Amino acid sequence: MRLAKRDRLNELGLEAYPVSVPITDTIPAVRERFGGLEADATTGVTVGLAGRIVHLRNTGKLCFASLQSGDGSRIQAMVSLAEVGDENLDLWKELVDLGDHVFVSGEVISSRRGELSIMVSEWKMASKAVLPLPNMHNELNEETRVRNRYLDLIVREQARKTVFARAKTMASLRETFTQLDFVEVETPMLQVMHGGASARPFVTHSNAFDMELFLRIAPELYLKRALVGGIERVFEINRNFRNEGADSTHSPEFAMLEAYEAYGDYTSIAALTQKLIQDAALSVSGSHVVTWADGTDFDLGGEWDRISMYHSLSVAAGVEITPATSVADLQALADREGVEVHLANHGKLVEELWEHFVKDGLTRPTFVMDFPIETSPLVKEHRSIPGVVEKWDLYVRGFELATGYSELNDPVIQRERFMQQAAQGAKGDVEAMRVDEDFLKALEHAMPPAGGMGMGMDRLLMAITGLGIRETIMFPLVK
RNA sequence: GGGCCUCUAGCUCAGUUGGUUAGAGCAUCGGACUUUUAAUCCGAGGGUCAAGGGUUCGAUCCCCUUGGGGCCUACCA
Repeated sequence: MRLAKRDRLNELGLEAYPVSVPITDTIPAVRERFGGLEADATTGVTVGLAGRIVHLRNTGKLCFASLQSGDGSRIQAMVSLAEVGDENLDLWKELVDLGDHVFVSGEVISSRRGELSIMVSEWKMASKAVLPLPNMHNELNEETRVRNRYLDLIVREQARKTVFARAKTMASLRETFTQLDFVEVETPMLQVMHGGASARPFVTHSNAFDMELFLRIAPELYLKRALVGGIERVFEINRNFRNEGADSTHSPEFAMLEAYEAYGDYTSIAALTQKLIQDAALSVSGSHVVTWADGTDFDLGGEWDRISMYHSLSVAAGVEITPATSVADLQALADREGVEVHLANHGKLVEELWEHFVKDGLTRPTFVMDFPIETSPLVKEHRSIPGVVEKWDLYVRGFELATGYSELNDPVIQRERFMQQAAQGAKGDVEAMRVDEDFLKALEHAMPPAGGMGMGMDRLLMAITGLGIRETIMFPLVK
């Protein structure tokens, strides 16, 4: 029947979907300018505004409507018989529904109850909604929200805030990088060989080349090629794809930031990461203390803690664990704790045990330093501690937010590491890396020493907003 | 992948211990109302109770299969 109203508008020559309407102002601008108006005041100022109708109260000779603009701000329109006349008032009551975009022009006033309003002298349909708005007084359930995000955005303040927080975060990251002379690049998403992380890829097929292609799991190996080529401060913010499970902290496609700094190392890149995140927090909330959706304040400020993986594990487990601890001893401990490790080696056992004992306690931002060598095939060995690599993971809210390396640039060692990975792959590890000859060739041309880091953008938003990953992604994958 | 729960009107939800016309609020339609704020008042319409199959005199309700969703668990960021 709303379709009938669309037709009726067109019949009357009123246009249900005009190309444009003559707005002179925006709702937030008018609110800003006249926000302090006393009740029952007039201004003598005429404006033309458009917005979506989110409340409608049609009474006899004076009708009220709340118009909402894209930022969620609202203003009331009053359509009175005295101002618009019989015919126009009747058309308003006949043809305007909740959810429509309408244009109104008239004087800015405040109602007797003090509500900032437009006393309409002229109105026009801006765009007719033929489907009804959902109930504004109950939260949409999660499935409806995710499947119809546009409705969620109209109805729920937090959904809008999240979109804007994300945009501000992205802009802030780019600004910080620009200040520090980093260059943004875009590297391939469709790759002949996937690499740069341990994950199962999505596989696709090129008709033109009749070959298997992979959606990238990480941009790392291309950004390192850029380093070889002399792009010495380089970053990329783009999507990665991993063919793995989805839950509150994992999505099959997710936005990733990677940055590389020639002549830096994992310490300098940790400092950079802290600055990037703190600047983003400042941009979103005006302070290093952010407020999560549930109302808790979370402090991202100050110098973040740095703990050693082996030391923190030893303390929590109550036994000394070092890079020299045998697989048998680690396995015994894992068995005792009920920690199952698939295709166990020293590195995997240490990481799993660390997650079991330490991870959940890390709410405050914490750099976990110095990882076992087996699980980190792209990282340089520690300058002074044998059996360990110069890698940190940044934990916030109990999840891994970012990771940073002193990047491995010795092509001979890199080849050995790839060979070890290939051996793991042969044993059935579906996430093991492949030997990437083209990348090795680039390394043989000498990559400068560098620090590098990768950070999940969706997770950064989770840290800033306190939400789950499906809320930080506007349109997450749904079946 | 495994386990548990769930799917009822446009939206959010009740409900039916298996029984004939399945309810509420908001939304919709008709009527009244010139200061309303989830306006109010009077009246009305709206459902393949996720889909398919089974048990039964009778299924929205019980059982099975399939699909969607959620939570926990495993793997990964």
